[in-house]
Amino acid sequence: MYQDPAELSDLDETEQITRAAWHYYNDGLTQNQIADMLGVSRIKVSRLLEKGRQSGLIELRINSSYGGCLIQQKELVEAFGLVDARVVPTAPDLPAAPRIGRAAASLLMQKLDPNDLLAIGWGEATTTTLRYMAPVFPQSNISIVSLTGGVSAYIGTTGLYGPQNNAHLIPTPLRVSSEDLAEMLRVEPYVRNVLDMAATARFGLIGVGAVTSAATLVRYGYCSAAEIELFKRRGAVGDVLGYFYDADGEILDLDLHRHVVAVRPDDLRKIPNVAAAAAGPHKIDAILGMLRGKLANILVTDEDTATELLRRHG
Amino acid sequence: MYQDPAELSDLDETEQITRAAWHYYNDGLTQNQIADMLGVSRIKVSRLLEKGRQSGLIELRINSSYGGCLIQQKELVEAFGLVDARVVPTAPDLPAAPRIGRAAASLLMQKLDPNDLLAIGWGEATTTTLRYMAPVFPQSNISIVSLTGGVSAYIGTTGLYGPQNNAHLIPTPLRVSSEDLAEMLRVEPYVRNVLDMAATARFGLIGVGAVTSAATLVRYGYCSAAEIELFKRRGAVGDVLGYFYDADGEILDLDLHRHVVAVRPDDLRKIPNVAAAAAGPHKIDAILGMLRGKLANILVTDEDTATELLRRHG
DNA sequence: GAGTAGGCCGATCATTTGCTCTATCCAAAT
DNA sequence: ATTTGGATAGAGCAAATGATCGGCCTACTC
Repeated sequence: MYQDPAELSDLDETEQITRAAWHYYNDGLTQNQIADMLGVSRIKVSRLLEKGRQSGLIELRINSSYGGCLIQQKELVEAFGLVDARVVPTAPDLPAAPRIGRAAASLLMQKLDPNDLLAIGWGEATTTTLRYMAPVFPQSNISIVSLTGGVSAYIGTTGLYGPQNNAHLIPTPLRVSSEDLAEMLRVEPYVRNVLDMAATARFGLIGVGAVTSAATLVRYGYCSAAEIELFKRRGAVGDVLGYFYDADGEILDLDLHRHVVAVRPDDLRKIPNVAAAAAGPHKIDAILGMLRGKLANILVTDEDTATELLRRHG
Repeated sequence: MYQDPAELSDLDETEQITRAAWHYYNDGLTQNQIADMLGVSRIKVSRLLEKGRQSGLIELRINSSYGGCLIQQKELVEAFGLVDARVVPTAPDLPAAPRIGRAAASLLMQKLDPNDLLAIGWGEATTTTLRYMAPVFPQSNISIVSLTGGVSAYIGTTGLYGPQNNAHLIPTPLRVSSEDLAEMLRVEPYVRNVLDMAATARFGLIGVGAVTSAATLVRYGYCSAAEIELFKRRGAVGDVLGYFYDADGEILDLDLHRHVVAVRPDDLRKIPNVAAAAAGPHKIDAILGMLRGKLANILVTDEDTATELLRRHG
């Protein structure tokens, strides 16, 4: 039985959220009843639950075939020789990134063991995935390591602060102005070290970029719209970690690639489980190329995208 | 050959539940919006969600340390040399069995791999655990095997029907009237076969019986209240699979044990992961003895019980 | 030391949700 | 063909929930 309610309200917030979530979702109690048990106001319970859902502490898991009920998952695995796949139902009016981010987070949390190392790349879906996973890292002692430079900029916003989470980031921009500088940075001991570490991770998480002037790469100022146009003419259909490839997944020979500080595609392929999170009609070509180039072997996407991928491939 | 319509509509419903659950819990849509998307009535969505939660298809997982936030889990693991532990918050007015059943189901679903074999014992908590896991079995192709006779009687009520779920049950009562008959049954090829299979499972799930005249063993008519009284005088504090043990976990030398058709304690200990689900003040002694006798190495219990176990042990 | 910004808390109220009761439909037995 | 039982869907309603707002406290700034 619960002791003095006052004492309980002093407890860690995570603890409170956990208790509230248990009583709410597993016991089916009302927020009022929980409020009484925990010695807080009803509205507080409502907010605790909201926070738990937002932060990813409370996760919904669907226990059906392969963990999501859509047949397409199996089809994707078979068609592209993947290790696993997740397909979320399409909801036309909702932004795709947070939705597949959640699915990717769920998949990774299921697969990662304590003390594992997770290598992360670039992109919106990657960022949201990390946000949902953030509360789990410190507790299961999972470390993350970046696959590219330029990650530090946005990682701060995801709730992964400082070294207590064992985050090893490459402390360079994603792209630098000269080939020489890029090479100097790559052989700089600390950078070298992180790059090597990334290549030895057991799990990776990457986004897939489309070749559009609206791409995240452009929005963040790493590429100009003119360059994108040029790459497109050279046959580029998408990029992974800043490396552009054609429809067959062959990495193009671009100047840009010599200016990038990131794990090379060949090393990325050495990571045994690489999950790519991407969805949307404008990414179809990019995803197809990525899959053909075997840059990832786990795909997290949405229903419409999966349908289209299978149609094009078949 | 044509499809089984029941199976088809089942799949259909699973799909609907999955979609509804995604939109509801992950996308934060209202039931009305989901109803419009799926083309069903709002109330139908409400019922789909309810069904999903009830059946265990929708699981709310709490992602904090070890999957439940209580420090006691770690303390239990350390104090008793366990592999893992789950502690659920106590709710004085709610029956304990379904609550720890849910937690045990969550734990097992996390640990079991596809094609695994799960050996199950006796008891209320075991039953509810199985009910929550039922929808997962066919899809991840997990087989179950019983550790004792007398299981068939109640297994039918949990939704695990027939052989399509790879359920291998010992087709005998738990207890028979003579030593000879018990021995004959044990060496009967099919029974022998199931007993051997159970002993080779990678995971086990058992309940822990208290030595009370209100015990499940008595309620189901396997023991008389008088026998219980006798066992108690002989030093019994609890039972596992129908075998009674004393406070140190030593199996007693009772006539009853020679009349029981069940995997023997020594073989139970050979299963690398045995989860025991039990809670309540009247079970403290039984659980303590069970832990000391190393009959299980994973414990699922509630907060009050954990506190008391640690206090008594420390 | 005063001001101010920001976050936390609680009250009110519209919305959402699920419970209950009734009507309907399908299926099986006669 | 009819009846009957059980399951399923829908309407109305009470309860539960969460969004919005104003107040309070804290902490930081000047």
